[in-house]
Amino acid sequence: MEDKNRLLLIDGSSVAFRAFFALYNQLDRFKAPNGLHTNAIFAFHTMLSSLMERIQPTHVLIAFDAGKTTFRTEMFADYKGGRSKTPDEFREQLPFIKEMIEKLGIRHYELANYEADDIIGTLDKMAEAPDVNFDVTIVTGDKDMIQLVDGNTRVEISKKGVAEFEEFTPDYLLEKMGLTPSQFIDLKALMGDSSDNYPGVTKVGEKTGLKLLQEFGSLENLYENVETLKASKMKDNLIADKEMAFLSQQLATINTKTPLEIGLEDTLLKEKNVAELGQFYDEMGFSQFKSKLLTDGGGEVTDETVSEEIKFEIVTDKSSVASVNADDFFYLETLGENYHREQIVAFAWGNAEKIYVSKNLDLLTEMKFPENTYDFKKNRVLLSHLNIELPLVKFDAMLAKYLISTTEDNKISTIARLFDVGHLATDEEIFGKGTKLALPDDEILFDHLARKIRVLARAKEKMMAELIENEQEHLLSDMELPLAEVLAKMEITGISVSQNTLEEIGAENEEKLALLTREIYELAGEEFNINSPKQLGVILFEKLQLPVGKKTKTGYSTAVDVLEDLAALSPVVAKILEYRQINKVQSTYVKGLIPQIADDGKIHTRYVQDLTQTGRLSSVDPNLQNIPVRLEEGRKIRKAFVPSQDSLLLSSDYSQIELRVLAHISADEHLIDAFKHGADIHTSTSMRVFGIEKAEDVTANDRRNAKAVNFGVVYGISDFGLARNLGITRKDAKNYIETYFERYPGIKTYMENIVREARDKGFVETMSHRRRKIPDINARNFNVRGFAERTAINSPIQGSAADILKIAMINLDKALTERQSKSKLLLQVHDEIILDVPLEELEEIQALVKETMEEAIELAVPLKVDENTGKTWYEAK
DNA sequence: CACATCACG
DNA sequence: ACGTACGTGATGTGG
Repeated sequence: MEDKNRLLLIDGSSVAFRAFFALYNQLDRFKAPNGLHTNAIFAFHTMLSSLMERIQPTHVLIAFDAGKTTFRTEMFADYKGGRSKTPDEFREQLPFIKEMIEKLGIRHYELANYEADDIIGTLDKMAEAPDVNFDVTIVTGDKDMIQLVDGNTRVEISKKGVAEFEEFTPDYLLEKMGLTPSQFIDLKALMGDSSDNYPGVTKVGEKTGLKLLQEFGSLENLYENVETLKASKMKDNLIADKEMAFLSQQLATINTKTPLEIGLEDTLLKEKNVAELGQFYDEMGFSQFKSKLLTDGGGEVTDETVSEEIKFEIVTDKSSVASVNADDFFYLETLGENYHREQIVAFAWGNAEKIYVSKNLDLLTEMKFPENTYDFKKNRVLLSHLNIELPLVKFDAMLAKYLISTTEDNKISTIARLFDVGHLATDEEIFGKGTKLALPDDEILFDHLARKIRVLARAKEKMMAELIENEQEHLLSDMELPLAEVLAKMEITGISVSQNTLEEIGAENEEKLALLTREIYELAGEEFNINSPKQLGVILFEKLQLPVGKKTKTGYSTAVDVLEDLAALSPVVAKILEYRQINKVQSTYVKGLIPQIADDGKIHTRYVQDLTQTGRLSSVDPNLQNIPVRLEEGRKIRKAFVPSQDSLLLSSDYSQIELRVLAHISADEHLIDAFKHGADIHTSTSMRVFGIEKAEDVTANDRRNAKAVNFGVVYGISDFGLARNLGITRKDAKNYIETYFERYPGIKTYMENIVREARDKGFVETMSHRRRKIPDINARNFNVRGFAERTAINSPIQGSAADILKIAMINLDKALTERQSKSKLLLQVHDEIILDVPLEELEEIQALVKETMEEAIELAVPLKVDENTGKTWYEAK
């Protein structure tokens, strides 16, 4: 099995075309020094490398179309007619793609009168001969080749960008479309192909075609039995277009007997020509490919041409640490991610010219820390373990990069690339990952650290310039940086969790699960893994024959909403739902949390401050922002979260903060009025939208519907989404939305304006100038564009709400410090903060928290905070 | 390592 | 015609 030959066949013409469009928006950025466009060459190279890496083929052939006329144009003159001219920018790149392929040691081939498909189909058949029996992967940009899939052959179709492919196997084809590979040809015969410009049968599209094939199996059988169809327009069309259907069938069929001048032996992968390839990359201006080529063992070229030299001083004693320049950067390295449990393995400081590195942690005690760093919060926590209190810095490159753009990650290697300050290896390249994570030799470690310092030092001014340009300097200095300090404090404090309580809940759950498991096996008539959606699907939809509702990409969906619809049909379904619920609590919150309790009896989460697209925080390792609350079964977990001795937990949350923010930024007078009058907002919406005069006349159902509409508004409403959520028709949902916009015209205007703004500027902003890029806002694909529009609507709302809570936390921390209060911030859950408050301070602090939160910012509507206290988190709600 | 599922705001 | 509500993280399965 291991030494089996693997053949990779690529439709060079269509993949190159896809590559061209994958980086079409970067057309101007990808230019060779001589002015040649290189976006397609670059993307093709990237696609090819990742395919080679993933598939590890022994044999490769890239086929190209030879010219406009083929045996198909002889059969049908209009074949591929009416296509718009291929762009010049693309055509000029094709010869270079072929040249590059040769230098990579890969064979390419084209043959007059035949298309790339035919070359590939023929080689595929050759490779399936019993005496050779290759595994074949075909990569292409369009669907025509799906007909070739079989046990030995899978077809991957480029979907998006340079890395996403949809993989077709016989099973997948059957799953997705209900077709065999040969039926796929017949489907195209019936529906035609608009891009290849043959028509098939009039008025028959994919839906009808699929239906007919499901009924008759094949085109031939359909026409043998065409008279049995009941009289209809479709029947008339089928009969009238019979000839075209069979011609289309011939056009769609790939010729697997093409008279090739090459054989399988010619596709054997050869060594790449490093010297010529290096020269080619230079000509194209592909410096990254060049350096990768050389580092991957290219041969004779020395390191100097690859990367810049760097000098640094290894410090072992305390002589130089007390006089560090304030303008320098410093950086602490750890091996793992969880800095609560990690040790500092090395550190570095300096500027773009002079850099120092060390492994001697004793030096840190004497160190005068400079004012620039990367990930202040991590550094603060790490140093706190050495009893060093790191003063707040003035600049944090990680946070700065996050504010400038959330589209990419904020690693230093990414900063190096984006701000064009030289190449930096990723941490993964230096330290490995997973089980292979390890420290390299000091030489490599220090070199890497020194390079990080240099990148940071060089990028700082560019980043500052961009922050100023974006009006974001305050966002860094007055929001994210002070917040980092507050979050560090919260993480270090941690929250006490009673292991006993968790274990008691766990024991109860185990009993319930054991009983439910027995009952489920009994009702199902056999034992199976209830946790496997695949096995569960077989039991429910095959053995018990329950009606199939939704499907997922891999099989039957067994998600809650599907199962709830089935509960009435079989008693086992309710038991499965109950099992799922308890098992979730047990695995994630009992078994998951217990090992997270540290020796101090507390859980110390980490807040990720540079991740979300909107400005929210996230919480990891463990996530304390998704502790169950909605269902009683899970809510009990909160009984394990407790305050310190003689304290209570105080939970303070903003009421309807997102709708209040929406009222403010949209300036809709009716929504503002409602909040000013302290109305129940869903009742108020209900009255306006459904035309109800008196609040008493709003039924629970009216309010529920209005609540769903309000949610929808915040998310960037669509009739489809609202209909699905409320279980009403799309038409009714559409009506609701129209009425809503009539009654709240300011909201409608906001939505139109923000989408236009996203189109004009390419990004949207929160009240504090936090930005989110919306690159897909002009996408031609309806879905992609729709998603981008909803994002444009939602992000300023969710993001401004996040900004407000961040401000409140900073102000509150300051107020607590000034009062020398013993109360402590413990957790943040998006619109809520949880504090540990000593009993004697309760009254004072409760008032302080409420006031600080409500006055964090002045909006056109009041902010409202609800508070609860308790001896556990369960009670404080 | 991708996917499905389900926990939160 | 297209087929989704916005933002997250952890777990278990199965290739």
